[in-house]
Amino acid sequence: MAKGRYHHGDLRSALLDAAETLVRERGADDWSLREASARVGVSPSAAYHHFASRDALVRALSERTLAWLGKRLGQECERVAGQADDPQRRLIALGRGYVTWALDDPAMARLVLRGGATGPDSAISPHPHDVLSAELDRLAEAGGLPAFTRPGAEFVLWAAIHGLAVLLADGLVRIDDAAAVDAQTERVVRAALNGLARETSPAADRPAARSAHTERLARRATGEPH
Amino acid sequence: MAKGRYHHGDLRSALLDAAETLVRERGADDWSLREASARVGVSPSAAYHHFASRDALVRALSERTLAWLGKRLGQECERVAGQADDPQRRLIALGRGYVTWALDDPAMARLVLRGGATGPDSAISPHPHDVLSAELDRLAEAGGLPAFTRPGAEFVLWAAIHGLAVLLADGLVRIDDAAAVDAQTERVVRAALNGLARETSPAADRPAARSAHTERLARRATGEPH
DNA sequence: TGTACATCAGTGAACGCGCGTTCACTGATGTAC
DNA sequence: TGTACATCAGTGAACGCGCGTTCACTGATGTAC
Repeated sequence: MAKGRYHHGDLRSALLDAAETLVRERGADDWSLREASARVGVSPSAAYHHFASRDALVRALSERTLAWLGKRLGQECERVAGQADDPQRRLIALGRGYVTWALDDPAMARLVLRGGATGPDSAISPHPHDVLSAELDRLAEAGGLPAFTRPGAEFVLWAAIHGLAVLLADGLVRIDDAAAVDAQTERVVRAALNGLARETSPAADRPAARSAHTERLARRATGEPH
Repeated sequence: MAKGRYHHGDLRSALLDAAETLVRERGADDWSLREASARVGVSPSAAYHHFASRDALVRALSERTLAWLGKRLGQECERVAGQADDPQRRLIALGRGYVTWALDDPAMARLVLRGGATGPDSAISPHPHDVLSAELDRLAEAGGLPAFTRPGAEFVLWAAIHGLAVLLADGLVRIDDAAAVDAQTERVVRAALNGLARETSPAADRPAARSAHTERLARRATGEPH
């Protein structure tokens, strides 16, 4: 791993790192594959041994980040598992993880949450959407949510959390200190969960909404192309 | 207003229209000022008599669209005003207007909702955020929301609606038919409102969140610069 | 242990491209008298 | 009503730029014998 060698060692990761830094410095789109290569100290064409196109590099970065986020959200839930007399606590922690990430790393959040950046065969694991669904299952099993309200509930909660996250990341809403962000997140999550718990009839026989990630998994399972 | 004349008549609007079409055809960012000029049948430099830069054109388009959306949301609320035995109906209509717009015109929604695209002295009227706030005021006055939960409630509801809208516009969530979109929107709005109505203590003495639009108005009122 | 050789992961020059913006200009418009 | 002239809103050529991607190449690595 000495310097100045002809072969880099792990150029793929290095390019992803450089791209990530550029996204933070200049925004989700305002950088080039050439710049990322230059940062790593490599010619632009070298990148093409690792990524088919600039777009593929962006997609790979997006997938890496989504997987990282999924892992972190799971950890945030676990961290509050001890003092969890309140069954909603884990989901509040999840929401907090999502929102604070978007606020701390807004350019990357824009890149990732804008969507469409993940390929059909991406294996993001654990996917944030799955982590959220699992937590809602847990809440429902613990009796914190009527069973008939469970189907599709993840889209209600996801919308609320995602909305707050992107409103903050995009600067449409500003909240000054971190404590107030946490308070606002908790308010949003609690309102969504309590609102769901108050529902009087099932939304529909079949859930009508599907996440792009779930669809990909389903397609892979049935062996469908594309 | 004959064709072939040297002076265009309303080049400014024509450029905004062309840009809007390009956004729809090719995505929020994948078009140039030169293309918009060419569509209108005018040289690229002509645009600079109406916009200081490409960025200014984007900003103007964004502002025009936000004002249009604000107006439409207000109309949607009025449309259901007659049959409004349920005081939440107006806000459900508002949410439906927001979400269906984002789904029907996703590229424009991405351009506009991404934020940062409105200048400091923009006069967007009526601003969607103001329409939402007014509707919540109305609901609170009608007793549909405990008074102490009203401060900051717009950010809870906005997060939920905005979240669903951008999840759909960005393709992170898919819902096939329009009726299911409406049902999902209604579920999200009801959950948020019922969750808010169930709150037991005020969130804080002072609202911690502020929208960028509200901040601009406040700055203008106090005569602060920038 | 040494050599031949396939494979891998780089180089560097070149491609064609369209972009945003500036500049000196000119044709059209409208107002003052 | 006619003319002079300032202003407005266009033209078209040119600027410098950096981009994504391709291509023929070569240096380094590792495996087989």
